[in-house]
Amino acid sequence: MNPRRRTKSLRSSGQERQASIITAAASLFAAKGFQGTTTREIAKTAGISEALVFKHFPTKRALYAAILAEKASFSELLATVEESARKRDDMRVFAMIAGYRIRRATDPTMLRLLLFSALEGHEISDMFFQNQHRIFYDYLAGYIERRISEGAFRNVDPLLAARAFIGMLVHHRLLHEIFGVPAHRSPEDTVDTYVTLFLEGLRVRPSGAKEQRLTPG
Amino acid sequence: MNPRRRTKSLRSSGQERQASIITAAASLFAAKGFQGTTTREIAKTAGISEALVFKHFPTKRALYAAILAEKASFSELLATVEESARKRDDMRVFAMIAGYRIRRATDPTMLRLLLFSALEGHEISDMFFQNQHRIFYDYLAGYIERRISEGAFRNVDPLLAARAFIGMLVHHRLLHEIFGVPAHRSPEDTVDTYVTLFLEGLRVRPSGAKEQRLTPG
DNA sequence: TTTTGGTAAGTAACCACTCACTCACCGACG
DNA sequence: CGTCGGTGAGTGAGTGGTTACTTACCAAAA
Repeated sequence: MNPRRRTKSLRSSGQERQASIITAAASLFAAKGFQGTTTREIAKTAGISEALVFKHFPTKRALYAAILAEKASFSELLATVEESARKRDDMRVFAMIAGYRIRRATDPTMLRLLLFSALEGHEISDMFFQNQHRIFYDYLAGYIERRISEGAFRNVDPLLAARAFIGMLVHHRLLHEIFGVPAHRSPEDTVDTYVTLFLEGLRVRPSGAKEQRLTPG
Repeated sequence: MNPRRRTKSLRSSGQERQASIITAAASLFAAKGFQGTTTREIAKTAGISEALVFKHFPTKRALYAAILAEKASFSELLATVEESARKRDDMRVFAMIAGYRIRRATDPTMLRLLLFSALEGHEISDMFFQNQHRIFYDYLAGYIERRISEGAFRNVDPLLAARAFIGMLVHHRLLHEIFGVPAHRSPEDTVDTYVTLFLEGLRVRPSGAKEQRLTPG
């Protein structure tokens, strides 16, 4: 039933080509921005002629939009976090989010791509931000709000708190991936420091309880 | 004694022109990036011919470098903060820094300019970051380290803590100035939330203190 | 044969940058 | 006083090269 079941062919199917163009273009756009990347380079990187690029995407901008539309989703992360969230394991919830963004950092091209598109003011980036990131912020703010109403967290603005936490992580990646600042601590230490700092600032500590082992001596 | 003291002239002095070119170029570069801005636009914005731009700056890149070299310094902020730092008024130290970056936000062009130049990978941006921002991070980390050794703050990595705090602020500006997220709280509330969150996470709270319930019922 | 993947060779517009030139201003000199 | 020449501010009209995008055509599949 497969319309394209070719073991060895000189020509790729339309879908394969389209994917390879997107891959090539994504890395170039991430590295040099939309304006800084030429269609000739994209074609060369994808190993095809420039004309073929325009056979698949009517304009350079359409290609750019296709990239942003296809990439990234936090759904896997949210699904994993959800379990710890149900158990009210705050430490784990925030550590997982931090780890996701610091340790196994979703490939650096996405951050650059997102920043570039936001700076260059493409309409697509707004959509992208609305659909993907907003969901994430809202989820986190929702969790914080729940924990506040349960008496576990101090009474702060949940959305601001969520942004403060994500801010630490985004800034961390910004420094390393964009500004080239070298890491002076292991990813584990870094995650632990950020999460502890944030949770200590948020938690209502029952004073009778035993000292927590968040900060290894 | 002034060699150029004209009240009304059809021509500007070299320095005046140079400054007006820099002003025009800075706002365009900040809005559209280096690659996205043409020398013709710069000339038009400055109200002169394109050729004159090149009489003052040998290349477009040199003009860009001149802008980055001229702008920004945290020295005024550091001087103001220093007083509170000497008094060990933690709340005030961090509130001033936060206020500086959130309330009277140093004009939005600088953030965009800095991001653009870092993304586009100009050597100048590295220099700029090293000379200006690193000083700031180091100062803040130094203060935190001092407070740790005085027993006022928990024992965390001072540089990571400093970055965490700045991260909240940078991220906040990023959301508002780059991604266009509307503010849902007043600047004062926002500053207060961030500072409190951070300081609560850092402070060593005397164990016999107020909010304990040692004597229940 | 028809469809589909692929290209070489354009094209018009635009880019950073240059060149040859004019004009405003000022001080020196008759 | 006038006017004259030197100098720096300023420009219109290019230059060669590059860009996004087209056109006309070809060859491998189906």
